[in-house]
Amino acid sequence: MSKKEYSIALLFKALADQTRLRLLNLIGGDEVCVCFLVEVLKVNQPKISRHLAYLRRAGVVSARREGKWIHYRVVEPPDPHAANIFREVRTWLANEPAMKNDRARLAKICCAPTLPVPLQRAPIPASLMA
Amino acid sequence: MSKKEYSIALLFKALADQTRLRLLNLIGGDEVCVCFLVEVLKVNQPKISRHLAYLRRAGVVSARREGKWIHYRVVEPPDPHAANIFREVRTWLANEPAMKNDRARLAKICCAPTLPVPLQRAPIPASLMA
DNA sequence: TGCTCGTATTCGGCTTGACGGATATGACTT
DNA sequence: AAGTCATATCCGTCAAGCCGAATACGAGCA
Repeated sequence: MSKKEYSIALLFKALADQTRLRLLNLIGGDEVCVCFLVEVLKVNQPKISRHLAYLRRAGVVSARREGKWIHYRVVEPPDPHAANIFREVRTWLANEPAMKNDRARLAKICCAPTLPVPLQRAPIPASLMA
Repeated sequence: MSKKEYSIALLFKALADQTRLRLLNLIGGDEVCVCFLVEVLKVNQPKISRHLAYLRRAGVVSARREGKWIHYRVVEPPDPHAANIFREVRTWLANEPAMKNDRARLAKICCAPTLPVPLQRAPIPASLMA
């Protein structure tokens, strides 16, 4: 009934939102707990969760539960062309000043001597465990 | 008033539609008259025109008037990362069977001994002028 | 069992986008 | 000047997307 849509267009729909790009940039090559994403982006939690769900449905992130916390990581698309594009997008993001700033804030929050109150017992992303 | 949006997201919005991807694929490295796009994609003319306008506003195509006809061509984004992504998208499209089929239909229509009635005096894309 | 905490989903409103059909524009023709 | 042709834009409608607020879920803890 419904017209089949190219997977190409589906990928780009997933990438066509500022918040989702920020999330992909923050997660990066690591596995990051939702609570940090909420804290760093300073937007309300349902919004983060909805965009993560969108990315999940598009197949570009996956989630892993660990107790009460849920960790997300980026999944490279299986199609080689999609993977190329995806990598290029991520290096683009890596060089954007606003995105660098987001990552710096994540590092700062995780490595601070005292975590913000809501994150007191949250699991730190592996790559930031200096 | 409105929040500034990343140019990255804007590019992806332009690419996040099946009809627009088909148009980019058909135009390719050439300069193609709107009338052929309408004929090949077999969708009504206002729809084509609307999507071309969308692509124009996103800065990924440009238009040139020649008498009654208007020719479109693809414009590479100035940002190097955007340009890389854009090229990768186009080679991806170039390999998709459905997209190959579209291009084959364009070639067939242009090179046929007698053009379809609505295209009797239309200007053939340069690269197909065998 | 009930409570709390982290996360996901639902709800209702608003905005954007895609569509077909009708109409406008602008250039050539007669 | 009137007509025609190629293309663009407008109109009303409908679906999809984003949002904040409220609520549901699910795991650990009292």
